[in-house]
Amino acid sequence: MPKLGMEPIRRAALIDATIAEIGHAGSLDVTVSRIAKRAGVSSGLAHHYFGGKDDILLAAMRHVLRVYSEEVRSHLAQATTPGERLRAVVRASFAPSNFQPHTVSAWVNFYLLALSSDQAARLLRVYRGRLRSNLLHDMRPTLGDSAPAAAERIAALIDGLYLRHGLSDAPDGDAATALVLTALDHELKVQP
Amino acid sequence: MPKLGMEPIRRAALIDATIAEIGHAGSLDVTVSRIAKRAGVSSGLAHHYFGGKDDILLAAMRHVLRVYSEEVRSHLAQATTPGERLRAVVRASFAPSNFQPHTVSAWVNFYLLALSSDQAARLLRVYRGRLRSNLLHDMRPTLGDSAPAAAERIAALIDGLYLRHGLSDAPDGDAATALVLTALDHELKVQP
Amino acid sequence: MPKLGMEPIRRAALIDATIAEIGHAGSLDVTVSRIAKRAGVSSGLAHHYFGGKDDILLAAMRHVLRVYSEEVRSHLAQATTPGERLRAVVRASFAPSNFQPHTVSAWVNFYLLALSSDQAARLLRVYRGRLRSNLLHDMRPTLGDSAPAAAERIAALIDGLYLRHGLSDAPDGDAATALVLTALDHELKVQP
Amino acid sequence: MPKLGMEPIRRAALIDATIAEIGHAGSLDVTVSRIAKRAGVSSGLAHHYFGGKDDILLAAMRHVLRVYSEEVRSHLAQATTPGERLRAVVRASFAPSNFQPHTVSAWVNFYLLALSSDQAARLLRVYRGRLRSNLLHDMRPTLGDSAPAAAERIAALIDGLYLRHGLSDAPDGDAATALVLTALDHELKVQP
DNA sequence: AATGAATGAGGATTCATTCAT
DNA sequence: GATGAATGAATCCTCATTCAT
Repeated sequence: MPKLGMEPIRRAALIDATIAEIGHAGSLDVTVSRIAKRAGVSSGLAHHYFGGKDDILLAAMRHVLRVYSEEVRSHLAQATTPGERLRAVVRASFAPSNFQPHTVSAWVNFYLLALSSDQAARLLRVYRGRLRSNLLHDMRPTLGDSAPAAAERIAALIDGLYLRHGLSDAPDGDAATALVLTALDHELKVQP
Repeated sequence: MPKLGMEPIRRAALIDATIAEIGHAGSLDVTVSRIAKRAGVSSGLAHHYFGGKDDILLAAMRHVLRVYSEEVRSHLAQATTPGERLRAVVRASFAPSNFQPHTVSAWVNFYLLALSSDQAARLLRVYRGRLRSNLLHDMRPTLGDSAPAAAERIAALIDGLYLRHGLSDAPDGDAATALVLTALDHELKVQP
Repeated sequence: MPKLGMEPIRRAALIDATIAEIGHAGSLDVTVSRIAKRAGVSSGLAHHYFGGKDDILLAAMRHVLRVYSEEVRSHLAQATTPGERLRAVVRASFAPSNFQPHTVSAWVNFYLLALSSDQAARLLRVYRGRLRSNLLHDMRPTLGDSAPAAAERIAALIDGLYLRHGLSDAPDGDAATALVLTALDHELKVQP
Repeated sequence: MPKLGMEPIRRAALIDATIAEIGHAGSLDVTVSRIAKRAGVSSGLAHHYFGGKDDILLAAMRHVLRVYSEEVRSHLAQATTPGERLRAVVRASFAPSNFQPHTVSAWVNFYLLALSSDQAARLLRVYRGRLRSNLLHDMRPTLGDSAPAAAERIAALIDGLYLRHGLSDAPDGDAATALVLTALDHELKVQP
């Protein structure tokens, strides 16, 4: 029973299903059929809307990135000083909307996907660029030339915590946040 | 051209080929045939020696872990003070034997494999436990109760750098080492 | 050329093809591809509808059994006295619908399959139980306590004739029927 | 450690192992490797002695037939009258040496093999011919022209009991013998 | 819009067979 | 005589993708 205006609903359902399936499988070895079934549609429809499996995956990656960006933006909106802004970025990174097992699993898998997919690599570069520029922008005033290295450390620490904590059964966003905030303190206090 | 005592040679060749293929593909979507071909044998032989694809993958993971362990051990052998030991562990982590694109790619893929394979999860746990205990052992004297969190940060930073730098075309082990050593300084100097 | 409601048609075609292939090969060493090709579909479709080779085989066995059962039922419908009923069961066993080379070959192969497949064993048990109870029910009035042994003999004779005559190029159902009817006479006349 | 005069020992061991494996698997889907392993030799040796898998199978079939023949011969040696001879043949058919689960399973499988192997068909024909002529020879004096049909019935009954009883976990040769002897009585008493 | 039918390529795995030693 | 190394063909099965309806 085809209906009008179903497209955005179907796309969203399929993207959610994709992330859920990846989270469930722990890998990108996910079949279009399973994704479609979880979304409550036929596999044919998934192709109809997205074109192919790769496009579904990319769309899901884009979605994860968008949610993350929005989280960062909304956190940043309430920050005023550089220090607050930095902490906002960190907190956003481990906010519940991102730091759920399924999402993290999908996210890490997309990280790897970037090794074999140009489009995924491009998306990943955008994420990295944004995180880096966010950190850098607010570290430069305090740290000057040592800001890039410090930003790199914080960024890597965040990614590392995704890898280490995000993949566990019950990731603790607050604990992860605390770890990074402490590292941030170190970076900002211990100036060269 | 059957010869005697080929088993260890074949196994080593197949494991190397596995890592190379994973590195090349950037994922675990690697066929046994390709691995075998790269190792210069038939796919049947790969099964003969390992039993199945999963076993090949696990054997490769075990190999990566073993190489890493040996690198750490050999670095630790030349260290005396706790600080030297900590730096040794860090340096070992980014030593050329581990920090090659292929190896890092394989390593990160194994990290993910642990999400869907119990055996891989077990191996990963061993790695994590060892790294953690190495760091902890030499941080405790200086940091006391805040050692665990500090160790966690350093470990996550290392993993994050694997993810961020190791997957690039030409990973720079020295740069990564420098980043962690600085973080280590922060941790050790800025005591609570 | 996808159409709707093809499932029952495909299933039937695949089951027929399975029996024909088994008959042709004389063994269960039949590939799914050949079955599918004979049925005019791809091998993928065979899996799609049945799940796997074993399921195809079992479905074919079930089909053979069902055809047999229906033959017996339709023969029994026209019988009134115990003697007529017994003869009806015998005649049904060698009716053309069952006693065709392909079918008999498949049947005997299924007999053996029961040695290695629990599900096949279960199906076989049903067949045996039914044949036995049919014979027993109509022998008991005449033979009393010696009915079970007599029924066993008739049942074994039927199976033996399947083995001996059914596997020949041109099985003669009438001859086989005559042999069993004579044995039946012996059983019923020569009472203890 | 090659030794001299091992051939007959190896051949016998391999044939025994073949029958055991077929009995165990319940089908001819038995690998040469398993047969060889059970016989305590390498798979290469099995080929060396027999040429190929088919030859191993046929050798095993021949062996089963030979054992059966010898059993019949030895039973016949002690019989004098036609009736005794007939009973001797029946008893031989269910003697422990033939009527063991493994052997019966192999035997029935060989029966089927005859459908796809000319050589197996030839061997089977020999068995049938011998059984038939044994029965016929001693029935003709009593039954005259109806001897062939009677012999056919007894032979089919024997085969049917192989199929029905021989494949069960604990075949009861005595029970099977009793069933056939009773049928034999019927045949001989109830003359036309 | 949506489905289910259908395909076919690709991959893991098994195994008979061969051969150097 | 005997082994184990090695191959490659064969087979089951999965799955992305296409298409008529």
